[in-house]
Amino acid sequence: MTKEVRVRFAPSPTGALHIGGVRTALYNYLFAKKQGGQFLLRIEDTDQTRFVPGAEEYIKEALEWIGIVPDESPWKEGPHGPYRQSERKPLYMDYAMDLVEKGFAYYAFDTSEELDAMRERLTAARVVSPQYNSITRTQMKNSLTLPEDEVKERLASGEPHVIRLKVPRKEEIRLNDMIRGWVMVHSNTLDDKVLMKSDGMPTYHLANIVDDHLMGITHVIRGEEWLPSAPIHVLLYRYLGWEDTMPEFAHLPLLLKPDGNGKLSKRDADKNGFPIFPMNWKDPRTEDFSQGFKDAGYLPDAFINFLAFLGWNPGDNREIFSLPELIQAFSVERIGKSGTKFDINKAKWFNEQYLKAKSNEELAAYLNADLKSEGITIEEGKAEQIVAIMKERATFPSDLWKEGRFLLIAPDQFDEKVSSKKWTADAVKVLTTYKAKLESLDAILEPVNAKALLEEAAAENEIKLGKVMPAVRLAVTGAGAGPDLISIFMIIGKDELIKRIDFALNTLEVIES
RNA sequence: GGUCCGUUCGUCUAGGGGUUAGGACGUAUCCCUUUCACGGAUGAAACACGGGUUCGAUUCCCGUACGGACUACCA
Repeated sequence: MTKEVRVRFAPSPTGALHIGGVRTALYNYLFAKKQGGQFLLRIEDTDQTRFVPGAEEYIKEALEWIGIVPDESPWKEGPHGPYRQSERKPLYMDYAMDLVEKGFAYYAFDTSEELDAMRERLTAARVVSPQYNSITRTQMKNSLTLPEDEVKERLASGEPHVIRLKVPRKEEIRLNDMIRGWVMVHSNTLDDKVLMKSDGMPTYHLANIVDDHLMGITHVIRGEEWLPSAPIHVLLYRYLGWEDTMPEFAHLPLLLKPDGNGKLSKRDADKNGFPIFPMNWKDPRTEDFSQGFKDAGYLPDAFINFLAFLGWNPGDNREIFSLPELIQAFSVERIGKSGTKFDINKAKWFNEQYLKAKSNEELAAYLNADLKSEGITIEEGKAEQIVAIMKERATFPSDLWKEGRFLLIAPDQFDEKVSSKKWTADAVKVLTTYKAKLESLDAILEPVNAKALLEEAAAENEIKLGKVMPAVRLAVTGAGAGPDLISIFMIIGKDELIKRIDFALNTLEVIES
C-alpha cells in the first residue's frame, strides 16, 4: 500500500484567478479524488508588494463555484496549517540556516545596483547569460568571498542580505516528469537562486519545497512555466535531506492565445470578447473590470467540462462529463504535452449541451430571476412553457429572456426586411379572416383549433397558407424567424393573439404585389 | 542569445512501424421544420521539413525550421 495521495493548488493572491490557474486546480483536484487522496489549497503570499486585496476571497469563491472545495485550506485548517505562507514565515529561516550550515547556501549582501552592474558587465563582455552563479559569485559580496569576521559583522549590524542557494558548478540534474518523462539539466545553466529575501520572507523556491514537504505533498501538478526551475527544486530536496520523499512532478502544457501564438492573456480575452476569469473581477488598483465566465452565463458544469478537455481527453469519443465522471475518467497519462489554443466556441457548445440537458423547472428559475429584475410578473407555469420552446436556441440562460421577450411583450415594431416582402394583400386578407374567427371562437384556444382556424382562413380566401405564414409570424412576433408558431399562440393566448394581429393590421402598410 | 519543453484537419484531439489517419467544435451542402433553431446525413479539411533505421515510416532516431516557457530579492 502506497501512501495517500496529497496534492496542492498554490496560487498567489495577486489578482483574479486566471482560467489557466483554474485548470491547474481542476487537474490537481481530479487527480487527488481519482486516487482517493486529498486536495489542498495553499496561498503563496510571500511577495508582499504584489498582494491584492480581495484576491484570496476570489480564489476561494471561484473554486466553490466550480464545485471543487479543498480538503485543507486557510478556511478549513487541517493538521498541516497554517495554509497561508505569510503566516508560516517563522518556519522558513530554520531551513535556510540549515542549508547555510551544511554549505549548500550562503549569505549575499549585494545591492540591486550591484547586481545590475554585474549583469551589465557580463553583457558587455558578451557572456551569453549573465547570472549569479558558481563563477560570478566569486566576484560578489557574499559569505563565500568576504572574510568570516566581516560577514558576522554585517549580519550583526543588520545589514540587508539574502540567502542564496549554492548551485554546484558541474552536475547533471535529472527529474522524471509524469507528463514529459526524464528531463535533464546541467547545473552550470542554473543560477544561485535567492532563497530568503532581505525582508525575511522566503522566495517561492524555498517556501514551496518546505511547505510541500511539511504538508506531505506527494505530487506537484503545476504549469509548464515551472519546468525550468524544477531542477532547483530537486536540488533543494536533496540538500534538505528529503530526496527520498520528494513529490513526483507533472508540468502542464500552457493555455495559448486563440489566434497566433503566445500565452493566453487577459488582453486576448478582451480583444476577442470572451472571459478569462471564472467570475467578475474588478482590479482594485486600476479599477479595470472584467466579466467572468459565471457572469457571462456559463454553467459551472459546462465550464469545468470544457476546461478539463483543454489538454486532457479520456481516450474515447465521449465529451460530456460531470465532475464525478471526470474524476472517474481522469489520468495524468492522458494529459497532452503541447500547448492548447483557447477556443471559446467550444466553451459555448458545452454550455448549450448542459443548458439543454436541464429540466424546464430549473431553466424557469433563471427566466423568473430575469423577469423579476425587469419587474415583470407572469402566471404560474408560464415560465416553464416559455423555456420549453426557447431552450433549444439558447446558449446562455440569459438568452431565454433575451430571445423569448416577444412571448410576454407584444412587438411595437416589425422586422422591415420581412414586412417589405411578405406583408401582402393576401396576408392581410387571411389575417383579417383569422382574427374574426378567433373572436367568434367559444372554445378554449388549443393547438388543433388554432391550426384549423388558420387553415380555414386561408382556404376561404383561396390563398395558400404557406405563402402567408411569414406574415402571420411577423404580425404576432415582429420577427421573421423563431419557435413554432402554434406553440407561441398557446403561450400568448387568444386575447393577446387577437390584439397583436389587430395591431399589425393597423400598423403595417400593404406592399404592392 | 542561453537552457528547457513542444509540433496530427482552422481549433481541441485519437491513433501509432503496414489505417480509406478516427472523433468533436467550427464550416459547406442536404434532410427534418410552412420560418429559425435543435436534430439527422454527407462533404471539404491534418501527420512542419530533411536525413537516417527499416521490406515499409505519420509513428523510432538525429538534425533543421517554427512555436512556447524560463532566464528577478515575482510566483
